[in-house]
Amino acid sequence: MRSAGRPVTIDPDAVASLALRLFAENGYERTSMEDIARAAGIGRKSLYRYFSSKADLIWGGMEPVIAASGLALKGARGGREDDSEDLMAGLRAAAVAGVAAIPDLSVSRGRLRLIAEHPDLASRSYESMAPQRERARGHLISLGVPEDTASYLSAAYLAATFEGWMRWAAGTDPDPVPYLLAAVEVLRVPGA
Amino acid sequence: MRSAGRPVTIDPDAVASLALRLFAENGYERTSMEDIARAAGIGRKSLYRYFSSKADLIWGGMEPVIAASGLALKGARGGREDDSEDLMAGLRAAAVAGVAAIPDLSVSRGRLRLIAEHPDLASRSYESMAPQRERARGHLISLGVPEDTASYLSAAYLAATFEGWMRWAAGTDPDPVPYLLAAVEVLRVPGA
DNA sequence: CCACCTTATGACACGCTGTGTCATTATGAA
DNA sequence: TTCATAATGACACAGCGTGTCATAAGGTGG
Repeated sequence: MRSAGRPVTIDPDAVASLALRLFAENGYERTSMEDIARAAGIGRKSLYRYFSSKADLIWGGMEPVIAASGLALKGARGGREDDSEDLMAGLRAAAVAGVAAIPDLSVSRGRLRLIAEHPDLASRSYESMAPQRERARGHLISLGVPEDTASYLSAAYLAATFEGWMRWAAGTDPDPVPYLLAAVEVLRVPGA
Repeated sequence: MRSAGRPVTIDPDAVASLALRLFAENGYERTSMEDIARAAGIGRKSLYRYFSSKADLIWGGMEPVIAASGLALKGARGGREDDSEDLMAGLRAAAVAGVAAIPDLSVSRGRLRLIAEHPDLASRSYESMAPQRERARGHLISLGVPEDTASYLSAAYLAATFEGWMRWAAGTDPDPVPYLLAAVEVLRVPGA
Protein backbone atom coordinates (compact mmCIF):
# COMPACT_ATOMS: atom_id res chain seq x y z
CA MET A 1 0.00 0.00 0.00
CA ARG A 2 2.92 2.26 0.68
CA SER A 3 4.30 1.91 -2.79
CA ALA A 4 1.66 1.77 -5.43
CA GLY A 5 2.05 4.22 -8.27
CA ARG A 6 4.90 5.17 -10.50
CA PRO A 7 8.22 5.09 -8.68
CA VAL A 8 10.44 8.10 -8.19
CA THR A 9 13.09 8.69 -10.82
CA ILE A 10 14.53 11.93 -9.46
CA ASP A 11 17.24 11.94 -6.80
CA PRO A 12 16.85 15.17 -4.80
CA ASP A 13 20.33 14.97 -3.31
CA ALA A 14 21.91 14.69 -6.73
CA VAL A 15 19.87 17.62 -7.99
CA ALA A 16 20.82 19.74 -4.97
CA SER A 17 24.51 19.11 -5.40
CA LEU A 18 24.23 19.77 -9.11
CA ALA A 19 22.58 23.07 -8.31
CA LEU A 20 25.30 23.90 -5.82
CA ARG A 21 27.88 23.31 -8.53
CA LEU A 22 26.02 25.47 -11.02
CA PHE A 23 25.72 28.25 -8.48
CA ALA A 24 29.43 28.09 -7.79
CA GLU A 25 30.23 28.20 -11.49
CA ASN A 26 27.81 30.78 -12.82
CA GLY A 27 26.66 32.66 -9.75
CA TYR A 28 23.48 32.29 -7.75
CA GLU A 29 21.48 35.04 -9.42
CA ARG A 30 22.57 34.17 -12.91
CA THR A 31 21.48 30.56 -12.52
CA SER A 32 17.76 30.22 -13.03
CA MET A 33 15.57 27.36 -11.91
CA GLU A 34 15.09 26.65 -15.59
CA ASP A 35 18.85 26.24 -15.99
CA ILE A 36 19.03 23.80 -13.10
CA ALA A 37 16.10 21.80 -14.34
CA ARG A 38 17.58 21.56 -17.81
CA ALA A 39 20.96 20.50 -16.46
CA ALA A 40 19.27 17.86 -14.33
CA GLY A 41 17.25 16.64 -17.28
CA ILE A 42 13.91 17.31 -15.65
CA GLY A 43 11.12 19.84 -15.94
CA ARG A 44 11.06 23.06 -13.99
CA LYS A 45 7.80 22.02 -12.34
CA SER A 46 9.29 18.75 -11.17
CA LEU A 47 12.18 20.68 -9.68
CA TYR A 48 9.73 22.76 -7.67
CA ARG A 49 8.11 19.57 -6.43
CA TYR A 50 11.27 18.69 -4.53
CA PHE A 51 12.50 22.17 -3.67
CA SER A 52 9.83 24.66 -2.84
CA SER A 53 12.09 27.57 -3.65
CA LYS A 54 15.46 28.41 -5.07
CA ALA A 55 16.80 29.06 -1.59
CA ASP A 56 15.59 25.62 -0.58
CA LEU A 57 18.20 24.08 -2.87
CA ILE A 58 20.79 25.46 -0.49
CA TRP A 59 19.06 25.50 2.87
CA GLY A 60 17.56 22.06 2.40
CA GLY A 61 20.99 20.58 3.00
CA MET A 62 21.18 22.18 6.40
CA GLU A 63 18.06 20.40 7.62
CA PRO A 64 19.95 17.45 9.18
CA VAL A 65 21.90 19.90 11.31
CA ILE A 66 18.73 21.54 12.53
CA ALA A 67 17.05 18.22 13.19
CA ALA A 68 19.98 16.79 15.14
CA SER A 69 20.30 19.94 17.14
CA GLY A 70 16.64 19.81 18.05
CA LEU A 71 16.90 16.18 19.05
CA ALA A 72 19.78 16.96 21.34
CA LEU A 73 17.69 19.55 23.11
CA LYS A 74 14.91 17.06 23.66
CA GLY A 75 17.25 14.55 25.25
CA ALA A 76 18.89 17.18 27.41
CA ARG A 77 16.46 17.11 30.28
CA GLY A 78 19.34 17.46 32.68
CA GLY A 79 19.37 16.74 36.40
CA ARG A 80 17.14 18.56 38.81
CA GLU A 81 19.85 21.14 39.31
CA ASP A 82 18.44 23.63 36.88
CA ASP A 83 20.97 26.31 37.49
CA SER A 84 22.29 28.61 34.85
CA GLU A 85 25.28 26.42 34.07
CA ASP A 86 23.08 23.44 33.26
CA LEU A 87 20.95 25.51 30.95
CA MET A 88 23.93 26.79 29.07
CA ALA A 89 25.42 23.32 28.90
CA GLY A 90 22.25 22.13 27.21
CA LEU A 91 22.46 24.85 24.60
CA ARG A 92 26.12 24.14 24.03
CA ALA A 93 25.41 20.46 23.55
CA ALA A 94 22.61 21.20 21.09
CA ALA A 95 24.83 23.49 19.07
CA VAL A 96 27.57 20.90 18.87
CA ALA A 97 25.19 18.05 18.11
CA GLY A 98 24.41 19.57 14.76
CA VAL A 99 28.00 19.15 13.65
CA ALA A 100 27.87 15.38 13.97
CA ALA A 101 24.92 15.25 11.60
CA ILE A 102 26.93 16.58 8.68
CA PRO A 103 28.27 13.93 6.29
CA ASP A 104 30.67 16.18 4.43
CA LEU A 105 31.85 19.33 6.13
CA SER A 106 33.43 20.81 3.02
CA VAL A 107 30.12 20.73 1.21
CA SER A 108 28.48 22.52 4.09
CA ARG A 109 31.22 25.10 4.04
CA GLY A 110 30.47 25.74 0.38
CA ARG A 111 26.81 26.08 1.17
CA LEU A 112 27.41 28.51 4.01
CA ARG A 113 29.79 30.59 1.95
CA LEU A 114 27.16 30.89 -0.71
CA ILE A 115 24.70 31.96 1.96
CA ALA A 116 27.14 34.52 3.33
CA GLU A 117 27.69 36.03 -0.08
CA HIS A 118 24.07 36.34 -0.85
CA PRO A 119 21.69 38.52 1.18
CA ASP A 120 18.69 36.70 -0.23
CA LEU A 121 19.97 33.42 1.14
CA ALA A 122 21.21 34.85 4.43
CA SER A 123 17.81 36.32 5.09
CA ARG A 124 16.42 32.86 4.88
CA SER A 125 18.27 32.00 8.08
CA TYR A 126 15.56 33.62 10.14
CA GLU A 127 12.93 31.41 8.57
CA SER A 128 14.99 28.26 8.43
CA MET A 129 15.89 28.46 12.08
CA ALA A 130 12.41 29.35 13.28
CA PRO A 131 11.53 25.78 14.30
CA GLN A 132 14.83 25.44 16.12
CA ARG A 133 14.25 28.73 17.88
CA GLU A 134 10.83 27.55 18.96
CA ARG A 135 12.26 24.31 20.28
CA ALA A 136 14.98 26.08 22.20
CA ARG A 137 12.42 28.42 23.67
CA GLY A 138 10.18 25.55 24.75
CA HIS A 139 13.15 23.76 26.21
CA LEU A 140 14.14 26.74 28.32
CA ILE A 141 10.60 27.32 29.49
CA SER A 142 10.22 23.69 30.50
CA LEU A 143 13.31 24.18 32.64
CA GLY A 144 11.81 27.07 34.49
CA VAL A 145 13.09 30.06 32.53
CA PRO A 146 10.49 32.84 32.29
CA GLU A 147 8.75 33.15 28.96
CA ASP A 148 10.19 36.48 27.91
CA THR A 149 13.72 35.57 28.91
CA ALA A 150 13.38 32.31 27.03
CA SER A 151 12.36 34.19 23.89
CA TYR A 152 15.28 36.58 24.04
CA LEU A 153 17.74 33.88 24.92
CA SER A 154 16.68 31.52 22.16
CA ALA A 155 16.73 34.32 19.59
CA ALA A 156 20.19 35.38 20.69
CA TYR A 157 21.34 31.75 20.84
CA LEU A 158 20.40 31.04 17.25
CA ALA A 159 21.83 34.27 15.92
CA ALA A 160 25.09 33.69 17.73
CA THR A 161 25.50 30.08 16.62
CA PHE A 162 24.60 31.01 13.08
CA GLU A 163 27.30 33.64 13.21
CA GLY A 164 29.60 30.91 14.52
CA TRP A 165 28.87 28.78 11.49
CA MET A 166 29.44 31.74 9.22
CA ARG A 167 32.80 32.56 10.72
CA TRP A 168 33.87 28.95 10.50
CA ALA A 169 32.79 28.81 6.86
CA ALA A 170 34.73 31.95 6.04
CA GLY A 171 37.98 30.41 7.25
CA THR A 172 39.76 27.13 6.69
CA ASP A 173 39.66 25.45 10.10
CA PRO A 174 38.35 21.93 9.77
CA ASP A 175 36.39 21.88 13.02
CA PRO A 176 33.41 24.20 13.55
CA VAL A 177 32.90 23.18 17.18
CA PRO A 178 35.20 25.80 18.76
CA TYR A 179 33.37 28.51 16.85
CA LEU A 180 30.02 27.32 18.11
CA LEU A 181 31.23 27.10 21.68
CA ALA A 182 32.70 30.56 21.53
CA ALA A 183 29.44 31.86 20.14
CA VAL A 184 27.42 30.46 23.04
CA GLU A 185 29.80 32.17 25.46
CA VAL A 186 28.17 35.54 24.84
CA LEU A 187 24.92 34.30 26.37
CA ARG A 188 23.76 34.14 29.93
CA VAL A 189 20.64 33.44 31.95
CA PRO A 190 19.77 36.73 33.67
CA GLY A 191 18.04 35.31 36.72
CA ALA A 192 20.63 32.79 37.79
CA MET B 1 21.96 74.51 -8.73
CA ARG B 2 20.49 72.03 -6.31
CA SER B 3 17.01 72.42 -7.71
CA ALA B 4 16.97 72.61 -11.44
CA GLY B 5 14.61 70.18 -13.11
CA ARG B 6 11.03 69.17 -12.51
CA PRO B 7 10.08 69.21 -8.83
CA VAL B 8 8.89 66.17 -6.93
CA THR B 9 5.16 65.60 -6.70
CA ILE B 10 5.18 62.30 -4.84
CA ASP B 11 5.32 62.20 -1.04
CA PRO B 12 7.02 58.94 -0.04
CA ASP B 13 5.74 59.07 3.55
CA ALA B 14 2.18 59.42 2.37
CA VAL B 15 2.59 56.53 -0.03
CA ALA B 16 4.12 54.34 2.66
CA SER B 17 1.31 54.95 5.10
CA LEU B 18 -1.21 54.37 2.35
CA ALA B 19 0.45 51.07 1.62
CA LEU B 20 0.41 50.18 5.30
CA ARG B 21 -3.33 50.81 5.34
CA LEU B 22 -3.91 48.70 2.25
CA PHE B 23 -1.86 45.87 3.72
CA ALA B 24 -3.91 46.00 6.91
CA GLU B 25 -7.17 45.97 4.98
CA ASN B 26 -6.51 43.44 2.25
CA GLY B 27 -3.51 41.48 3.45
CA TYR B 28 0.12 41.82 2.47
CA GLU B 29 0.21 39.14 -0.17
CA ARG B 30 -3.07 40.08 -1.75
CA THR B 31 -1.97 43.68 -2.18
CA SER B 32 0.21 44.04 -5.25
CA MET B 33 2.56 46.90 -6.04
CA GLU B 34 0.19 47.67 -8.90
CA ASP B 35 -2.66 48.08 -6.40
CA ILE B 36 -0.65 50.45 -4.25
CA ALA B 37 0.48 52.50 -7.21
CA ARG B 38 -3.07 52.79 -8.49
CA ALA B 39 -4.38 53.82 -5.07
CA ALA B 40 -1.65 56.43 -4.81
CA GLY B 41 -2.42 57.72 -8.26
CA ILE B 42 1.05 57.04 -9.60
CA GLY B 43 2.70 54.54 -11.89
CA ARG B 44 4.17 51.26 -10.68
CA LYS B 45 7.59 52.28 -11.92
CA SER B 46 7.46 55.53 -9.97
CA LEU B 47 6.56 53.54 -6.87
CA TYR B 48 9.69 51.45 -7.34
CA ARG B 49 11.72 54.62 -7.63
CA TYR B 50 10.97 55.44 -4.00
CA PHE B 51 10.73 51.94 -2.57
CA SER B 52 13.12 49.44 -4.01
CA SER B 53 10.97 46.51 -2.98
CA LYS B 54 7.62 45.69 -1.49
CA ALA B 55 9.24 44.94 1.85
CA ASP B 56 10.85 48.36 1.74
CA LEU B 57 7.42 49.94 2.10
CA ILE B 58 7.36 48.48 5.60
CA TRP B 59 11.00 48.37 6.62
CA GLY B 60 11.72 51.82 5.29
CA GLY B 61 9.82 53.24 8.22
CA MET B 62 12.16 51.58 10.67
CA GLU B 63 15.19 53.36 9.28
CA PRO B 64 15.07 56.25 11.80
CA VAL B 65 15.26 53.73 14.62
CA ILE B 66 18.30 52.10 13.11
CA ALA B 67 19.97 55.41 12.41
CA ALA B 68 19.38 56.76 15.92
CA SER B 69 20.59 53.55 17.45
CA GLY B 70 23.76 53.70 15.41
CA LEU B 71 24.35 57.31 16.38
CA ALA B 72 24.01 56.46 20.04
CA LEU B 73 26.73 53.84 19.66
CA LYS B 74 29.04 56.34 18.07
CA GLY B 75 28.62 58.77 20.95
CA ALA B 76 29.05 56.09 23.55
CA ARG B 77 32.81 56.13 23.76
CA GLY B 78 32.56 55.69 27.50
CA GLY B 79 35.28 56.30 30.10
CA ARG B 80 38.52 54.42 30.09
CA GLU B 81 36.99 51.80 32.34
CA ASP B 82 36.18 49.36 29.58
CA ASP B 83 34.84 46.69 31.81
CA SER B 84 31.97 44.44 30.90
CA GLU B 85 29.38 46.63 32.58
CA ASP B 86 30.36 49.65 30.50
CA LEU B 87 30.12 47.67 27.31
CA MET B 88 26.68 46.39 28.15
CA ALA B 89 25.57 49.86 29.20
CA GLY B 90 26.55 51.12 25.76
CA LEU B 91 24.47 48.47 24.05
CA ARG B 92 21.56 49.16 26.35
CA ALA B 93 21.72 52.85 25.57
CA ALA B 94 21.85 52.20 21.84
CA ALA B 95 18.83 49.94 22.01
CA VAL B 96 16.84 52.51 23.92
CA ALA B 97 17.97 55.40 21.73
CA GLY B 98 16.04 53.95 18.84
CA VAL B 99 12.77 54.36 20.69
CA ALA B 100 13.14 58.13 20.90
CA ALA B 101 13.44 58.33 17.12
CA ILE B 102 9.92 57.07 16.54
CA PRO B 103 7.30 59.77 15.94
CA ASP B 104 4.26 57.54 16.38
CA LEU B 105 4.66 54.35 18.34
CA SER B 106 1.30 52.93 17.32
CA VAL B 107 2.26 53.07 13.66
CA SER B 108 5.47 51.22 14.41
CA ARG B 109 3.50 48.62 16.31
CA GLY B 110 1.37 48.08 13.23
CA ARG B 111 4.45 47.73 11.10
CA LEU B 112 6.07 45.26 13.44
CA ARG B 113 2.92 43.19 13.71
CA LEU B 114 2.78 42.99 9.96
CA ILE B 115 6.38 41.88 9.99
CA ALA B 116 5.69 39.27 12.63
CA GLU B 117 2.81 37.81 10.68
CA HIS B 118 4.75 37.58 7.50
CA PRO B 119 7.83 35.35 7.14
CA ASP B 120 8.89 37.23 4.03
CA LEU B 121 9.04 40.47 5.96
CA ALA B 122 10.54 38.96 9.10
CA SER B 123 13.35 37.48 7.05
CA ARG B 124 14.20 40.95 5.95
CA SER B 125 15.24 41.73 9.52
CA TYR B 126 18.60 40.10 8.91
CA GLU B 127 19.27 42.37 5.96
CA SER B 128 17.79 45.49 7.46
CA MET B 129 19.84 45.21 10.59
CA ALA B 130 23.08 44.32 8.87
CA PRO B 131 24.46 47.88 9.01
CA GLN B 132 23.53 48.14 12.67
CA ARG B 133 25.18 44.82 13.36
CA GLU B 134 28.31 46.01 11.66
CA ARG B 135 28.34 49.21 13.68
CA ALA B 136 27.84 47.37 16.94
CA ARG B 137 30.65 45.03 16.01
CA GLY B 138 32.98 47.89 15.21
CA HIS B 139 32.05 49.61 18.41
CA LEU B 140 32.86 46.57 20.51
CA ILE B 141 36.14 46.00 18.72
CA SER B 142 37.15 49.61 19.22
CA LEU B 143 36.59 49.06 22.91
CA GLY B 144 38.93 46.11 23.06
CA VAL B 145 36.62 43.17 22.57
CA PRO B 146 38.21 40.42 20.45
CA GLU B 147 36.96 40.20 16.88
CA ASP B 148 35.17 36.90 17.13
CA THR B 149 33.49 37.74 20.40
CA ALA B 150 32.38 41.05 18.95
CA SER B 151 30.79 39.24 16.01
CA TYR B 152 28.87 36.84 18.18
CA LEU B 153 27.85 39.50 20.64
CA SER B 154 26.59 41.91 18.01
CA ALA B 155 24.66 39.18 16.22
CA ALA B 156 23.07 38.07 19.48
CA TYR B 157 22.44 41.66 20.51
CA LEU B 158 20.47 42.47 17.37
CA ALA B 159 18.50 39.27 17.42
CA ALA B 160 17.57 39.77 21.06
CA THR B 161 16.52 43.39 20.68
CA PHE B 162 14.56 42.56 17.56
CA GLU B 163 12.77 39.90 19.55
CA GLY B 164 12.15 42.56 22.20
CA TRP B 165 10.49 44.78 19.63
CA MET B 166 8.43 41.87 18.44
CA ARG B 167 7.18 40.97 21.88
CA TRP B 168 6.35 44.60 22.58
CA ALA B 169 4.44 44.83 19.31
CA ALA B 170 2.47 41.69 20.08
CA GLY B 171 1.13 43.16 23.33
CA THR B 172 -0.46 46.45 24.30
CA ASP B 173 2.11 48.05 26.59
CA PRO B 174 2.82 51.59 25.51
CA ASP B 175 6.51 51.57 26.30
CA PRO B 176 8.94 49.28 24.46
CA VAL B 177 11.93 50.21 26.60
CA PRO B 178 11.47 47.54 29.30
CA TYR B 179 11.30 44.89 26.58
CA LEU B 180 14.54 46.08 25.03
CA LEU B 181 16.30 46.22 28.38
CA ALA B 182 15.13 42.73 29.27
CA ALA B 183 16.37 41.51 25.91
CA VAL B 184 19.87 42.86 26.46
CA GLU B 185 19.97 41.06 29.80
CA VAL B 186 20.61 37.73 28.11
CA LEU B 187 23.97 38.96 26.82
CA ARG B 188 27.37 39.04 28.44
CA VAL B 189 30.99 39.73 27.58
CA PRO B 190 32.80 36.41 28.06
CA GLY B 191 36.22 37.75 28.91
CA ALA B 192 35.23 40.19 31.61
C1' DC C 1 9.32 86.67 -22.24
C1' DC C 2 11.33 82.69 -24.39
C1' DA C 3 14.37 78.85 -25.23
C1' DC C 4 16.82 75.55 -22.63
C1' DC C 5 18.08 72.19 -19.42
C1' DT C 6 17.44 69.31 -15.72
C1' DT C 7 14.81 66.07 -13.46
C1' DA C 8 10.45 63.48 -12.37
C1' DT C 9 7.27 60.57 -14.37
C1' DG C 10 5.12 56.69 -16.59
C1' DA C 11 4.40 53.56 -20.69
C1' DC C 12 6.21 49.40 -22.47
C1' DA C 13 8.64 45.20 -22.51
C1' DC C 14 11.35 41.64 -20.32
C1' DG C 15 13.12 37.64 -17.40
C1' DC C 16 12.40 35.16 -13.42
C1' DT C 17 9.91 33.12 -9.37
C1' DG C 18 6.40 30.50 -7.61
C1' DT C 19 1.60 28.43 -8.32
C1' DG C 20 -2.27 26.05 -10.35
C1' DT C 21 -4.34 22.90 -13.69
C1' DC C 22 -4.37 18.99 -16.31
C1' DA C 23 -3.03 15.38 -19.39
C1' DT C 24 0.39 11.69 -19.70
C1' DT C 25 3.27 8.03 -18.19
C1' DA C 26 5.07 4.21 -15.56
C1' DT C 27 4.66 0.93 -12.19
C1' DG C 28 2.85 -2.37 -8.48
C1' DA C 29 -1.30 -4.69 -7.04
C1' DA C 30 -5.58 -7.31 -7.82
C1' DT D 1 -4.67 -7.98 -18.10
C1' DT D 2 -6.82 -4.36 -15.84
C1' DC D 3 -6.76 -0.86 -12.55
C1' DA D 4 -5.50 2.24 -9.12
C1' DT D 5 -1.80 5.20 -7.76
C1' DA D 6 1.72 8.33 -8.02
C1' DA D 7 5.37 10.82 -10.67
C1' DT D 8 6.16 13.78 -14.39
C1' DG D 9 5.99 17.72 -17.40
C1' DA D 10 3.51 20.93 -20.64
C1' DC D 11 0.96 25.07 -20.38
C1' DA D 12 -0.73 29.20 -18.49
C1' DC D 13 -0.75 32.80 -15.06
C1' DA D 14 0.01 36.62 -11.49
C1' DG D 15 3.41 39.15 -9.46
C1' DC D 16 8.15 41.12 -8.54
C1' DG D 17 11.94 43.75 -9.92
C1' DT D 18 14.64 45.85 -13.93
C1' DG D 19 15.85 48.36 -18.10
C1' DT D 20 14.84 51.59 -21.78
C1' DC D 21 12.95 55.50 -23.53
C1' DA D 22 9.79 59.10 -24.60
C1' DT D 23 7.26 62.82 -22.35
C1' DA D 24 6.00 66.42 -18.95
C1' DA D 25 6.93 70.10 -15.71
C1' DG D 26 9.24 73.10 -13.54
C1' DG D 27 13.19 76.48 -12.71
C1' DT D 28 17.37 79.20 -15.00
C1' DG D 29 19.90 82.06 -18.23
C1' DG D 30 19.54 84.87 -22.17
